[in-house]
Amino acid sequence: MTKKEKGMRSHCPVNYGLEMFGDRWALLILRDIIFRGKRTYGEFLKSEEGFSTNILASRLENLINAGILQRSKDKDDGRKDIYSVTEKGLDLIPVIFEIVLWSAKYDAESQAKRIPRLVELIDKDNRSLSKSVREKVKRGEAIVKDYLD
Amino acid sequence: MTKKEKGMRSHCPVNYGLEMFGDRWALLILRDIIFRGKRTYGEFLKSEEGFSTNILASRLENLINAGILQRSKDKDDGRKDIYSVTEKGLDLIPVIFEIVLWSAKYDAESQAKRIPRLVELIDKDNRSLSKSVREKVKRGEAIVKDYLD
DNA sequence: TAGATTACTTGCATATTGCAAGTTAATATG
DNA sequence: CATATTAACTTGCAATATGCAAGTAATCTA
Repeated sequence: MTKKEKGMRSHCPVNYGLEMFGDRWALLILRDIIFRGKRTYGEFLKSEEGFSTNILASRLENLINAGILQRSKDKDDGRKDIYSVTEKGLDLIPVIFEIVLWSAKYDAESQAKRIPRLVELIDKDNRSLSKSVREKVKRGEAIVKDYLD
Repeated sequence: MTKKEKGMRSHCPVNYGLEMFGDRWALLILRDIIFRGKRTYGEFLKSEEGFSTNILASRLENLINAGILQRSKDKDDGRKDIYSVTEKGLDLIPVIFEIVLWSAKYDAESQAKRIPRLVELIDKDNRSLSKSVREKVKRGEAIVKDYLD
């Protein structure tokens, strides 16, 4: 039984999600990987929201313990670790997309305005878009750049 | 400019969502209203995850400031306040449903197992289900009971 | 082999959380 | 009408989490 499971408040499905990624940082790491193709600690650190080094380290650990991320060594540079998304993590793409859609609707200054075609596709068919995005992420491709107008 | 907007880390749509409801409590309040038809402070307090009174009060305030909930007086009992979901809050139903779907898949002990028909409907067509659930929530109906087998 | 670079860890001040108890206003009871 | 309950908080305080700056170990680079 993992640390998370021991402290689980309930097995309500909403709560389970909150226990796994319900904080102000975890989904930003997934965003960085999925939308922007980032894969190393140093790349995450550069995110505009400004991770503290200790917070980033703890969140990476949490996500690995949750089975959402996995860590491996960079073959070409032994100093680097590569973080990638597991199948369980890839299944969060539809969740993230729904959040994007909601924010695009309600944040007047949303950066989502830079990717109107992507927002439109999410709105039309989140599931099938998620499926194709999943394959791109598996290949290590960033997806935002494909939709910048 | 609200407190939240002043402290906004970025206008990335993923981040905007996290700023609004990215903690371990906010979505539980929405769950209580949407799935269980709760509407008062005292009802939220009884949730199995165990809100502290101060945390519940602060989260209700945050959600009102975020435009997701609204507060009104109970006509029949002047001691009670009624919390209800705004249109902006109702638009979070698809987000919550995707979380439910993900948790149903990965939490072996998920309570989602008690509502397999609902999970199936989310999987088939989140959007159209969300639309009909939205109307039920507006009428103050709880939805979980409809799907308990 | 001296200097970067990467991925952390550590220390410490501040902020947030969680638990218990107290407060205020409205309603129910005798 | 006086008293007890109830509802929705607020307050105090200890414990935990966060944020910033600095430090460290392993690996590359010149």
